[in-house]
Amino acid sequence: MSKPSIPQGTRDFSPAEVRRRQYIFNTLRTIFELYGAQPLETPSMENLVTLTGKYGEEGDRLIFKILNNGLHEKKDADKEKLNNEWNTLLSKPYSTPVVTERALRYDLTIPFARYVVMHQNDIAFPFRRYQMQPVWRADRPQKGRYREFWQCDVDMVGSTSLINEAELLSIYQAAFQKLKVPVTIKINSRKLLAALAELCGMPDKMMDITIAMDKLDKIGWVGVANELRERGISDDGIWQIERVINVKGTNDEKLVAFSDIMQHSASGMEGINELSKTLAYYGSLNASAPLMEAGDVDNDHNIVVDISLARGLNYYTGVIVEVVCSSDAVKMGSIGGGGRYDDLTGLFGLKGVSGVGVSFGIDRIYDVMEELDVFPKQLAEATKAMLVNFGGENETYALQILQQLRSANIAAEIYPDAAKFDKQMKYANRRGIAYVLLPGDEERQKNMVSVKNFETGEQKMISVDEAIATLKP
RNA sequence: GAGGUUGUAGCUCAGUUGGUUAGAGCAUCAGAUUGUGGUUCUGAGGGUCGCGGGUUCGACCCCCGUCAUCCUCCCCA
Repeated sequence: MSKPSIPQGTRDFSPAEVRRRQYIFNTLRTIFELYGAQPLETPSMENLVTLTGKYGEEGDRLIFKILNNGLHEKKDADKEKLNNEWNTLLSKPYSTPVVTERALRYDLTIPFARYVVMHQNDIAFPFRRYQMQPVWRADRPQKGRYREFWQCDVDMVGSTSLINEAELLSIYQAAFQKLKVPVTIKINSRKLLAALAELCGMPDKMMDITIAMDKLDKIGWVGVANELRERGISDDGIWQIERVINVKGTNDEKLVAFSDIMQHSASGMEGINELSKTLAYYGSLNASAPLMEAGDVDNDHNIVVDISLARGLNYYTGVIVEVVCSSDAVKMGSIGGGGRYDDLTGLFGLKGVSGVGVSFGIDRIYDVMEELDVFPKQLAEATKAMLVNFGGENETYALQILQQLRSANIAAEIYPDAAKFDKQMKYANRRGIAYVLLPGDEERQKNMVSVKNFETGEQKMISVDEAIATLKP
């Protein structure tokens, strides 16, 4: 007998976990719809050529490829080709259409871009869509990192207005307020990072600079400076970067200081303009205080301009954002992020469609909510009542009551076997069912039922109608 | 791609410098109790000690290999 197992980096979700995850999905869906976004779903697999080259060299290696079916019945020419390429296949992270032409979805953004290009004639632009589906990465799993995980994305394409950026910030605020997770939203612009590279006299080193700066939280300024040096940044450049990182104060004060430092950079001034406009739009959107419910998190002053924010993916061109949990009790990386990409659909031949989008890392949000203990308590068990099965005529009587309960919209079930009484009771207890109904000989003859409240232990014999009234939500 | 951790019952884990029949709790089943659960008590079933090789009179324990696992770095969500 081999022990059952599941593939590395995948998980089962128990009934209780699924309920909590669906609570997150439902909360996000409600907010997305409230902001006018439309649902979209794309296939689990894409053609491999759609995905390769879109996520950088590292990303390409992490794409889960699907072996072609029917290799044994290929034409002789293809078989010969495969034989010739065999050594290459064994020595490099490389594959050919003969071996694999499909791959599992790596994220939701590229499939969305593919969708927009394929359906450009059917879409009314500007187009806002949200998408909540699993994605797969052939990564080495570790804490908070899986090979199969879910993403929730909202994107708005076909408009360059910074209102879109402000709307997305607002969606983040609304979502995390509803989920009762305190967050800090970091905001930056790729244009400021480009300007910073210019300032160092090394415009082509922007990626190196941003990768190093992104680690500021983790390794501190000394670590970042070392990495910058290793990546070939001059001492003068490092000094310039330090000067910018050391700018403190409110968002407005930071932007004023940046415009002083970057006044000779067109890209820098553009970036500053983007950020200040986005923040102004956001301010107008949220001018009147949003409705707060008891226990909601006050995320009022939590949007922070942070020039060290980089974001890994290289397709971002404008404003970029990242969300981290601001509670000291929780150690977790980013739980969401996104930004503006000017030419995503250009990859598939459709030029001039600008987009901006954000993603919710729901697996991490789940872990954070678990740690903060902010899930609603009543998510535990849906079944409200269980009918004990006494067999024979009583079983028939029980089935009749069961139907009446369900017609009254009360989630109910019957123990399917006329098993020993204490076994049935133990089962109801383990399931956490609130009420147990006892339709036995006496009850049936009187056309009544005994209702036992499993929390208090209290029990009384009443009519079925009274029972329904008691149990009704 | 680099480094480390741990593999013993369905689950979580003990297991003496290497010693003869490998244990506990939980779970399951049965009974105390044929209409009363959550807290009791009694009993039962359940193990190729990850796999392969080596050292030894003797290996769950030591050595080598291998597979799996989790964690750290890289990168990311």
